[in-house]
Amino acid sequence: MQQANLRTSVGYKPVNLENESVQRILRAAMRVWTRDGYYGASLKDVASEAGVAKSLLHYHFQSKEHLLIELQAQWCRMVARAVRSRIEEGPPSVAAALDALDQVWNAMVATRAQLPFAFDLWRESETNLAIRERLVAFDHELRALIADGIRRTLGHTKLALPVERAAALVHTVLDGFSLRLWLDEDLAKTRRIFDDFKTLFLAALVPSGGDR
Amino acid sequence: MQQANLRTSVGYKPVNLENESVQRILRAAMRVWTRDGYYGASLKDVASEAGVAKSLLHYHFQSKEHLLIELQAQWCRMVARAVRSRIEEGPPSVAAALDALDQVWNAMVATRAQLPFAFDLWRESETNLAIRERLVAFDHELRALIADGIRRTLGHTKLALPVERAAALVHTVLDGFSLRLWLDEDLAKTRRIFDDFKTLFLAALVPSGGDR
DNA sequence: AGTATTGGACTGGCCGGCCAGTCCAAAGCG
DNA sequence: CGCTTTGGACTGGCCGGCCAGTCCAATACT
Repeated sequence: MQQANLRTSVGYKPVNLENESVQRILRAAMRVWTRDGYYGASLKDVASEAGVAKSLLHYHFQSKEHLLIELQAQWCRMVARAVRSRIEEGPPSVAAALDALDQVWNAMVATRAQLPFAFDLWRESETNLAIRERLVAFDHELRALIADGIRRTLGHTKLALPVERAAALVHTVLDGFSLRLWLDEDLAKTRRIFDDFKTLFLAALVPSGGDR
Repeated sequence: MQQANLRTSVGYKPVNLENESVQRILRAAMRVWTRDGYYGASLKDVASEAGVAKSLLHYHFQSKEHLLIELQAQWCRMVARAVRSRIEEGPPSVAAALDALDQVWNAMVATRAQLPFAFDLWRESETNLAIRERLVAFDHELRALIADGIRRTLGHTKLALPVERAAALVHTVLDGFSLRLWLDEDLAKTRRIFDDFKTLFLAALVPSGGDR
């Protein structure tokens, strides 16, 4: 599986990620921008949330945009780690696939509060090449993770679709659920739809019914 | 099928939608905000795109927010009309369902350029109650449209899922494809995933294979 | 030891610029 | 005449960015 390039500030003045203030600023920015959006919250808001002078932001980060880029790198790492850790090893089976999907669901629910931030990120990526490239790489990494999960749990059986195409479909569907997790306040209802998806999808993908 | 309340400016000073300048302003706002986002584009930008004095915006619309609300109403009407017109009558069958899905796909592709605007709208709805209510109503209308399409094309057969739950699932998956239509530049690739979805979904939903 | 120097971390305050919104006088126009 | 439109001046406020300067611990020098 490829490891996407999520390195930090390549070509820019480095940011000292060990510095405690830097971490506080990053955490504060995540909170504030998650709540009010990248455009809706000013650097002043971020600074006061971090309990720090606004000037310090510019001391550590070249600009608001660079702060966003650093934060994006950290966010991608976190989400990728969360998803990866949920795709566990185990005896391949349809049950394992169901379980893996549930785990990914849990990861999505756990990070659902940050979804608005993710969408701002994609929005920004339309005009910001640095953001764009990283997000595309991250997207590929996620898809590879999904393909990996399918291969591990169902790779031994005959599937109605090649693994890559199945992964692409799952990826797209998961995007849809991300959206609904953001838009709908009723988590239980969305969860029920997700269960329907699991059932229908696996029934269609593994025609034989697997090795149950 | 319920008709969502998409009336305009309830409780506010009315906006003369017949006025030609108003329409030009609305169209310009759609173009500009689609391109640069609601926050990224100023009223000055909208005015110059419309070839109109900035004061005229304030003459016809109370504020930037009210312009957004009017635009949202128009956008919801348009999308709903586009989708509704694609769910055609005809002899119910699996083939008809496939065709209806294709039609919805076409509507989504046709309006894909406006998806960023739609996301800004949802983003704004987090803090703007007027926007929020209309979007929720619109969401319900869309889901009802989907349920209607399923009922019309497949209602006569035994389905693996109740119509409402199937509609909810389709709705969610379509959201996912909307996202991918926005994020991916490669339309053909996304289209292939959509075809896979159609096949797998209908195979699982209509176990008997329908009345083919 | 005592002093000088360095350099990173941090701050408060300021600036130019943009923006939404207001107001108005004047002009077009049916 | 009333409705529409223009263009410009103006305001109050916020924002990103910049800068001069403080603090302090570590280091170097005598």
